[in-house]
Amino acid sequence: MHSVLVASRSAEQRDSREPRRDSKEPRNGTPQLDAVSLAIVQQLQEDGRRPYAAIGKAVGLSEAAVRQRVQKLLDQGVMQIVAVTDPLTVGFRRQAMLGINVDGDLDPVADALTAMSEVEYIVITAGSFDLMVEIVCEDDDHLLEVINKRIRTLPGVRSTESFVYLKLKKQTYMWGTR
Amino acid sequence: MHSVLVASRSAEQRDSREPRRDSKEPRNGTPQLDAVSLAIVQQLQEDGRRPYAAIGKAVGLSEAAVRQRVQKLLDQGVMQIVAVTDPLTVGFRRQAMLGINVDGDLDPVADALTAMSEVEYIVITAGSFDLMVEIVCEDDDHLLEVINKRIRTLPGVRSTESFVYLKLKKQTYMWGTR
DNA sequence: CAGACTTGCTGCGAAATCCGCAAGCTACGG
DNA sequence: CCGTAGCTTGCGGATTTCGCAGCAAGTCTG
Repeated sequence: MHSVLVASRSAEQRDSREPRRDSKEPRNGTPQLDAVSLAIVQQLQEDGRRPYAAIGKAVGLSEAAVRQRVQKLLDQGVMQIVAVTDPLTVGFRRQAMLGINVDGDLDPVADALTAMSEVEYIVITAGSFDLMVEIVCEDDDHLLEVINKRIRTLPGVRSTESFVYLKLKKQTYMWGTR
Repeated sequence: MHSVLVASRSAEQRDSREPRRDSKEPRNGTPQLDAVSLAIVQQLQEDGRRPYAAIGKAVGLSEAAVRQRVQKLLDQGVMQIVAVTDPLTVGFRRQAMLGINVDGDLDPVADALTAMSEVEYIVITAGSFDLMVEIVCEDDDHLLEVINKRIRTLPGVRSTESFVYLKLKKQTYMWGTR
């Protein structure tokens, strides 16, 4: 196993040299992940508290190197290590998905939504909605206020459609492991 | 400080005694969280790797007590501590939200979806969709196969509508902290 | 109402982990 | 040929994790 890891490591190292500025940076600010960082993320998707030494053993890197990489991934905002829950089980709360249609540029609307603490999730989509956003609220009044008073009044918002959550059936972050 | 903690502890202890079997268990299997566990979750929403001692200081509990609580929350499935990313930045991948309408009982369909590794998120909603599911795929072919061959052919699925992700604009887990 | 049981917390060592740092190596680019 | 970037190894010291014993309070039971 070790020889395999060493062999692959040298290959990965070439990759990990990392497109500093030129080649295939996908025009976002987001640098492509090499295979090793990907493996690290996968480890942490299984257990966000896994010790660096264990991760290092799994991906073929030293403890210190893993530590550096994890820190960089965190700093770059590529990943975050957090506790996730089902808000509905945690308390008296209302949660909903909102489909939004916008006139003109999406960004101002998206930025305004980003600033709202009740909005946990914003994605720009191709489909019959321009934006889909997930909202977490204290109760019905709060939800109504956010949707009706704060979102539907944003300049550029043409229409919205609400999907109130009844029950969360699945929630994973395991795209890496399959 | 210590006296304050002791005082608050006794109060919390009353709460934390916990509806063992009788009162207001909300008919799910999910026990209500007391204020202390809630505070612990909030700490871990800010940083999933925060040490138990630091959390204990913040919520007024000993390190060992925090450890036990966290372990229980994990075991009960109330929360998970994981790395989360934007799959789209991580590589050549396609991601989509799917609105689904179902004939009859939702559960069989939801269970079948749960078994699919490409499905990361399933929620039952009140609205013009019965189910909303989030899908993470390798590429367009993979996405098409999952939607067209695996989901739309499920017995009970009447119709689906797809929202392919173009860009993730926000993703947080901070409902606790505001 | 005493006794057995359970639950949750504390305190405490021992083991493991984290963290910063230094020195050396290699690949790469200017 | 030098500078940079990233990795490794190695190292202590500070911190954290972990398991366990003990204890207080509440519950159950006869």
